[in-house]
Amino acid sequence: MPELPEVEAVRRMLERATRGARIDRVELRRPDLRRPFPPDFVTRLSGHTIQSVGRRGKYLLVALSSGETLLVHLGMSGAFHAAKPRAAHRASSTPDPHDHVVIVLSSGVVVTFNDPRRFGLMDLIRAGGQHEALRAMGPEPLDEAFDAAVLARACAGKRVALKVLLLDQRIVAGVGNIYASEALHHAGLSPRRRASTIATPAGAPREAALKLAAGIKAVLQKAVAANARAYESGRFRVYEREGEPCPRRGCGGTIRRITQAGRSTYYCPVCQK
DNA sequence: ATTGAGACCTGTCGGC
DNA sequence: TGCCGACAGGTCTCAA
Repeated sequence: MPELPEVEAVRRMLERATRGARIDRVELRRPDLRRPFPPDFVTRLSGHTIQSVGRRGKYLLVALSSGETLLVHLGMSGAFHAAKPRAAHRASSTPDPHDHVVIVLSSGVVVTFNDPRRFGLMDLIRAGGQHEALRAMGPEPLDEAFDAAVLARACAGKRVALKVLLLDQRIVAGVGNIYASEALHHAGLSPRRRASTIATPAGAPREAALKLAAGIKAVLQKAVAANARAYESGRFRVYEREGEPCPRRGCGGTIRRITQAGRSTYYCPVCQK
């Protein structure tokens, strides 16, 4: 469940399920995900209380009473489940081979991290420390600090296609393959257009930068408000809608799929310029 | 400095 | 039925 709205939905669920509880037991069922778990991972989690669950881009940040922070990335297929199992249920269910981490809390809640593809990541950040993965990360798209001026400055002089640019987490945090296509459709901008064309050479925003910043905010805001349920129900405007009519009123175009930087892009060639 | 291709890993789906 | 390739919401690294 990987883009900003999905990660935010996981954050809310985890915060509700775990906040204030102590970590009583941690079970690692394999030594690594995308990378090995850090040394003493289990020891550094055990016995500490979960104070809050935050998010930065697509990363979850679990603040512990020890002062350390558990950093989690869901990759492509990572998911958390939190439940208070009945003993009988626990004993009878066959273990899922992709349940890689099981955390038992003092409240009786059991948090399970499941990740078939293992592109996920878990690491620990020392008290007062900064994690390498977050160092160069761009602004949060839903913060006020992110606007057309910031976006235009980041685009000035860049020859990359807008769609590819939006996937760069240093430009803006949390946008992935689905919402990049959705935001560009909302903005009426072609995914193939060079990033530099939405800014003046000096880096000031042109009209297109205003539309794109607004498009990013609009599609993410809407998905966050819907608790990211769009993916299951396929309620996207262009994503995975190749061959269907463009949803823009009066457009009449047909959604196309192209490949950019090895990933699928969906757009309407008629209304996205 | 950018940009593209390939790698990482498993599951699913459509075509033959 | 099974086999095969294409594809999937994300990064990384390496080479041109």
